[in-house]
Amino acid sequence: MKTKDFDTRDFLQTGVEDLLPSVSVDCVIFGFHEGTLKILLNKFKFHGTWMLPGGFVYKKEDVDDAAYRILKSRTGLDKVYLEQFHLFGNHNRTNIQENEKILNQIDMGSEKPEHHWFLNRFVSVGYYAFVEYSKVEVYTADGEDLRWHHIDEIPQLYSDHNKIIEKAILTIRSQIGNIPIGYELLPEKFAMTELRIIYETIFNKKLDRRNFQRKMLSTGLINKLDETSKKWGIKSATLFSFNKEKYEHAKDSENALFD
Amino acid sequence: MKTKDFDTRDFLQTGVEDLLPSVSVDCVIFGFHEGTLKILLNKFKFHGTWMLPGGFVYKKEDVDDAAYRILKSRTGLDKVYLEQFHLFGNHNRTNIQENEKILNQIDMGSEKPEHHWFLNRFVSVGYYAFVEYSKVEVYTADGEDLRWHHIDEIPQLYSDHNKIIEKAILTIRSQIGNIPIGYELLPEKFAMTELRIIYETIFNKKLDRRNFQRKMLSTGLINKLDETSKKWGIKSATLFSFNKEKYEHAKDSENALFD
DNA sequence: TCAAAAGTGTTGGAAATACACCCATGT
DNA sequence: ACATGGGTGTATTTCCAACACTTTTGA
Repeated sequence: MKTKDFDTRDFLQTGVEDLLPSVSVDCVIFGFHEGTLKILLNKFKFHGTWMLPGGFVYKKEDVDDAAYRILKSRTGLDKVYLEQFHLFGNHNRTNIQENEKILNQIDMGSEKPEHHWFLNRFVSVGYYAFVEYSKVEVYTADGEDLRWHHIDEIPQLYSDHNKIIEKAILTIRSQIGNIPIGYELLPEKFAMTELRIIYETIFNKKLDRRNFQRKMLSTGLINKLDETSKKWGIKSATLFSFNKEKYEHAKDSENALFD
Repeated sequence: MKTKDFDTRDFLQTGVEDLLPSVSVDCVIFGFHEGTLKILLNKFKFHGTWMLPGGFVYKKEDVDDAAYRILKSRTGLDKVYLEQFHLFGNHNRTNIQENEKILNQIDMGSEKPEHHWFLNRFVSVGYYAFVEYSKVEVYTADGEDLRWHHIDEIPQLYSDHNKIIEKAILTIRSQIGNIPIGYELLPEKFAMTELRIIYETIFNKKLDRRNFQRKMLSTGLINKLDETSKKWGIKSATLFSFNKEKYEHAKDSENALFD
């Protein structure tokens, strides 16, 4: 399922000559589990600060492709829903001291840390991704931790990564009508409450469950199943599924899917 | 009014050591004149291809600030409405041959063209801007032309600049409710038809003038004036103005201004 | 037995849409 | 006189928000 091909030391020893200078990529990866939205964060053991899974761009690589590659290297997942949402370009957003600390804690061999490319300024291209929670294998390995964090309990992160998450949520909120967030985050079969919780989390407010259900069903993209589940809540709830064909077709049109 | 501090030779001879590598900025600058939307383009005399006004980012400069600086250097305008909308990061978007041609047509002194920074790959941060048409002084100067182009008559542009314009319009269209496009593009006093034409151009379809007016007035952000003008159309038309105070206040809220 | 979650409506008002008629003006 | 664009109003429909009652089931 998961292909872990990420290694901290490799990462920081990558020859600068292969990388596009000044440009980095950070991913806000959303998952849904047990009724809450979660964000995937990683942490270098020797550093201790959680951060967004990110990386750099090869000179002969599209930035979008770099984002897919980074996502795959951390989650093992291919073909996830991934969307660029903002460039973070403040000149003082990279905390040089913080990066220096990281470098000093790794044996970099012959390289002189004081001129390492990692100490230069980077702009960061922000991407948000929706992945199926259960397919991501979290781990505590050699140099790195990878963990889901509840969206309301994100710790203080490296650099401006808290702001990047904030901006991602604002962007998703303002474009929710064109973003297949439920389709990408939920399993094949789901209860309407699960879908509603996703929206409530993004908007940070309660939604009327009856009006919400009516609106969702009125799109015609969701099928009611002859099945119920007691997994969530007290009473057993009807399950629904997305009509994949209609969904794929609607995605290509200019019309909003939901709002 | 206008401060022309842009010079092609200076531009391409800027020391690479002062610039952030790999990152450029391109601006889609909109203006409204005589009932049509226009986009400001520039052209290097020795090159012959129109392009979006763009530039690079200094190492100690925020990307947003670079965009403001570039806009001011071309239009002389300060404090315009400027918004980042997308990063263009395909690895083959920079046409190296085209750039080589440009370099060869300038006397670059002692620098060796084959290793000039201008021949490297750049990602480009796209910004759109709304400016008051009449305040921009177009010119045909030493090495450069600066001209307004009708939005439906944009020529084949340098690199992927046609696609950048296309993406800018799609972005504006999808976020029109939160973009004060009329406020920024129209003069103090304007006819409702002028405002409507802006929306019709962005949406590329006719809107019902009566319903449009009702909707715009229902926001409470537009005042009807006791004045008419025959400038547009056959019959003299009522003039309107934006209620600046309410507008500034509404901008800060999360609610949509128009849609 | 009662609180919590789910199933199933109704209803009033707001907003969007479609459309009609008259007026002023330049050709 | 008529085509063009502007001013004003109405009818219809669609959408959205607010709200009520019942059922199931775990604690």
